[in-house]
Amino acid sequence: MPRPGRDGRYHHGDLRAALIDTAIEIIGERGVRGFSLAEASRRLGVASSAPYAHFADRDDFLAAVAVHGYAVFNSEFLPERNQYPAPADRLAAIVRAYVRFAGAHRPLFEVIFVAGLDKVRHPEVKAAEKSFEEAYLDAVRALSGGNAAGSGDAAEPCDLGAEYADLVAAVEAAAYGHAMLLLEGEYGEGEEGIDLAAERAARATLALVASRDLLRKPAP
Amino acid sequence: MPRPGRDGRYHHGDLRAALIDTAIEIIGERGVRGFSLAEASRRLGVASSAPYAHFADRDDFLAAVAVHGYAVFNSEFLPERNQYPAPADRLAAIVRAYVRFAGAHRPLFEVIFVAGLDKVRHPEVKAAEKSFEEAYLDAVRALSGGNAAGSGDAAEPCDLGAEYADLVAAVEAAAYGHAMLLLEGEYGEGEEGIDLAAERAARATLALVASRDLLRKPAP
DNA sequence: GTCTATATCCCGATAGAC
DNA sequence: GTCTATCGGGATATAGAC
Repeated sequence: MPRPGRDGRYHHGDLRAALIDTAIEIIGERGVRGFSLAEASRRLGVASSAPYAHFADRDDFLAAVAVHGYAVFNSEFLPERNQYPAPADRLAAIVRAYVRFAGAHRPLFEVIFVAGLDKVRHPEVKAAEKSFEEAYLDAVRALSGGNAAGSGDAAEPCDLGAEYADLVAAVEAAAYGHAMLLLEGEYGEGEEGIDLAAERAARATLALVASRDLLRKPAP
Repeated sequence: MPRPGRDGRYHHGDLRAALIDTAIEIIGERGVRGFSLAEASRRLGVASSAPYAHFADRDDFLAAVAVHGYAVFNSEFLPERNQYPAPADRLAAIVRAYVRFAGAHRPLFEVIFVAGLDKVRHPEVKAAEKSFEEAYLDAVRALSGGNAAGSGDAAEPCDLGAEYADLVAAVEAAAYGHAMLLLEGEYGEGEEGIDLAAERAARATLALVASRDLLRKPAP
């Protein structure tokens, strides 16, 4: 909503926020690939160079959209830790939330998980995904039964002792795969498609946990 | 390899094929997103409009690359049907081949499975993927034990009677997910990463088959 | 600090000459 | 089948108005 100043020029109270909203709109219509800062500027009635006052370049802008997306996911989708006492159920719930988020906020999911942003060049994104990653790894860790969260300040957060690396990879792949099939239209457009994909992903997670012995690499 | 004619102009014996080779090169360096017909032309020493004599537009060209990719996959990766008598093993082998292909021919995989080509507008791609799709569905069908391939001309190839829809979706998601994690660099760059991702995908497939009762949607 | 104006470069695509 | 010429559009960068 551009607002003509008294001299006839347009000004925004918050061009930065307006750009993010408009980007979500455009990406919903054309996908990330089809998004351009120029068109967002056009829709907002500002010069195509205006965004560069707020963002270094297109990727820098998409990184800001990604941070916004993580805020939505963490606050509205990620389940509370104590809501699912059983680790396997918690893990399945996280996966379900992940796929639901993909369906309900397709543009944000695309930016975060499909656009292929360079997280090294955009540490803000890395920081924004932290609580999601921690909830996920915590649930996997809890599956071991013994070593719950906070078992010393030993290893890096990603190092679950390699005994769970196979399960982590399988669950990650299942979640990502179901979300992508949903976005590619294999579940139609409606709400039911989202629910079905999310339920399938959750059940696949439980199936992988149940048969996790089969995931272990046999000794060579 | 452009070849100057006697009048000083450049001509190709087969610009079409040369463009595909060069595209694979460029996509390997910059991804599909970063590929342009203009740069391919530049590398081949021809005018930037030359490709349009062979292809209607950029997507039409990428469709040709996709068809080439399917030819490689079907002839060099897809396992023979009689090589794995057990349906579950055959299914796992197909998934392993899929992920191996993603790692060994990353540019082709990207074009086929990531670029998001409109298969309706490019029927050639749909035709090229046929033998892959049939091998996959045949393996799933064989899992039922009874109704092997060719159980009458009843339903469409995709309709496995809904009792296997959940398993099909889970295996598809697992294969796609592992391949994408591989391409995103989570397995490093070397040959070992490809093998690890492919083995994990194959084992995840076996795990999903083993626990396939858990995938069934419970009656509401 | 926010926006405009402007200029350059690259890409996609078309038309017409050879 | 390939070239030249050309057009529109998007990304990027700088200078300057308020």
